[in-house]
Amino acid sequence: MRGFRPAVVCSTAVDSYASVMPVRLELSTIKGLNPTYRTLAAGTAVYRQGESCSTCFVVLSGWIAVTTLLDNGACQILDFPNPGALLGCCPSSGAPMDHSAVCLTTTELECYPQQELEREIERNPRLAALLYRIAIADRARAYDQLANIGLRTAHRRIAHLLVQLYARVRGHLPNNPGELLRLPLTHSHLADALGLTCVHVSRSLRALKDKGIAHLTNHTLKIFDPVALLQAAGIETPPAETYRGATGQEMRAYAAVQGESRIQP
Amino acid sequence: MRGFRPAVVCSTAVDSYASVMPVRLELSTIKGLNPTYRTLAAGTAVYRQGESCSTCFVVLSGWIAVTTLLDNGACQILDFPNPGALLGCCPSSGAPMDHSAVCLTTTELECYPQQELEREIERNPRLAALLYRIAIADRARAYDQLANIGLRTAHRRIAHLLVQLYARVRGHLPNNPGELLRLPLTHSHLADALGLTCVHVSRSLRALKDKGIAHLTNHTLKIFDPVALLQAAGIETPPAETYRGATGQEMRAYAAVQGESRIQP
DNA sequence: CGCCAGATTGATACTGCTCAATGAATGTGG
DNA sequence: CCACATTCATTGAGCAGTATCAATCTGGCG
Repeated sequence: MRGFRPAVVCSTAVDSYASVMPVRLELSTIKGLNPTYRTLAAGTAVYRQGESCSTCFVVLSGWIAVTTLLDNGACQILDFPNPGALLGCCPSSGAPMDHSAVCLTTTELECYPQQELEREIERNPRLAALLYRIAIADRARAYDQLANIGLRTAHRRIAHLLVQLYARVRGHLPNNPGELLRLPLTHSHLADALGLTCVHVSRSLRALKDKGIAHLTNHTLKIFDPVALLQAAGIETPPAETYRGATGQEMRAYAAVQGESRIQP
Repeated sequence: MRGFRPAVVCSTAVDSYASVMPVRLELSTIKGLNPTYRTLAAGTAVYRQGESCSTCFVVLSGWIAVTTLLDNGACQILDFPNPGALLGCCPSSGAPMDHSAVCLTTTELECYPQQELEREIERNPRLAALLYRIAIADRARAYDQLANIGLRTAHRRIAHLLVQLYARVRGHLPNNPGELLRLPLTHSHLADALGLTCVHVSRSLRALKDKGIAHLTNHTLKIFDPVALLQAAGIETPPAETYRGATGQEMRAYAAVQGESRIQP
């Protein structure tokens, strides 16, 4: 366990799923926008790192990977945006994108010219506020991934990703044994998302299977033992009802290691 | 090199610095907001994971770490927000924060009640658009970190982080030998940011020093050989002027490995 | 049927972690 | 001003977890 700090105890992991759940964007209900629609085949890019992108996309269906490439060709998958996600935004419009978006399956997209969207933002504060919330949610997922890769071992990373993908598609943590989930990802995709090699992903998945916890074949995830899977992911069983709200007692932050009092604004 | 994909070449790393540069938030120029000001000592938390936060903060000066803790107490530093950054936002207001913010030095903050800010967002679309851009920039930094941790070796990670911190403070990549930068971070902070142990950080820094590339002592980074440091970070020398704009030729995305054509919307 | 991408498995090497001890720097109280 | 505590940095030895390389297997598909 890297960076282990014995004095600190904290149990927010379960609830952190709240912050990782997708926010569904319904731009089509907003007047003044005239989206076009488009269906992309598996393997095509929605947009590419290094090229600028004058269109924003709302994912309607399908699986997409958001990726970056390094100079040496190594690839990191940054996110698997769910339906409802917004793609194609960059800090300054016109700048080359710092990441790519690639369809893993056939994908339906709603397309908005970026200019039109920006114009509408100025006019419609609710739209801007919504986009803001979406960006914050994206950030939360990125943070979650960061903690996953930075702190967990390979086995836990995989379990954690599987749990999260399940939760994001289904809207809740897995709890029924034998639950199935269609997951059109290869071992290499998982590896690229988790900073591992596909060989090691294969071994880790095999361990999960051998322990009777879960099995991923044929683009289908089967969860035999949800509790064990959550444990493997490093998540205590999640009595969501029992959640007591965080008191300063139970939840302490990095600060507790180094210093004191919380600001009372 | 994990996840190496021989067929793909791409050279956007340098330019990706653009997306990682801080966006400075100047809320104080907006009428209708009445900020209070506050100075926090090193070691205090601005807010804590698990607690809700009813205030947003703009960093005016000082160093801060944004962190998450896992159940086992392991800590991941998610970001070092620069002055001008916005802290204390979460997807749904009132929900417990999924991360903490901790002062590493004495820190000056501008404080806005969240309700007031939200009210003002509804009224002022430019504000909302600005917050949106800031959230996107936060996401870009998180993505960059993700690629750093997921794809690079320890030595490269450290070099990369040093370069990035330098660039974010100074506004440009290091280019003068002997350049100094005040960096009030311990080895443990670097380790927690990079998914390493402080022991290994120490060794990697020593290697940088022994090679005459850079040296971090006494909270001061001294860069002897900027070019070598960029190389160590996996960044080719950055003729920013020479940047040719990405053509489909030079910049190819993950898609290129799997499939074809880019969408032409 | 042959091809091909993906999955699996084994053997081996290496990166980075763990544990442990020591050193340096800083601060604290008497 | 000194003795002591505390935190941070450094170094060594040994080990665990992952990567790498290579070979084989599998299933889908033209």
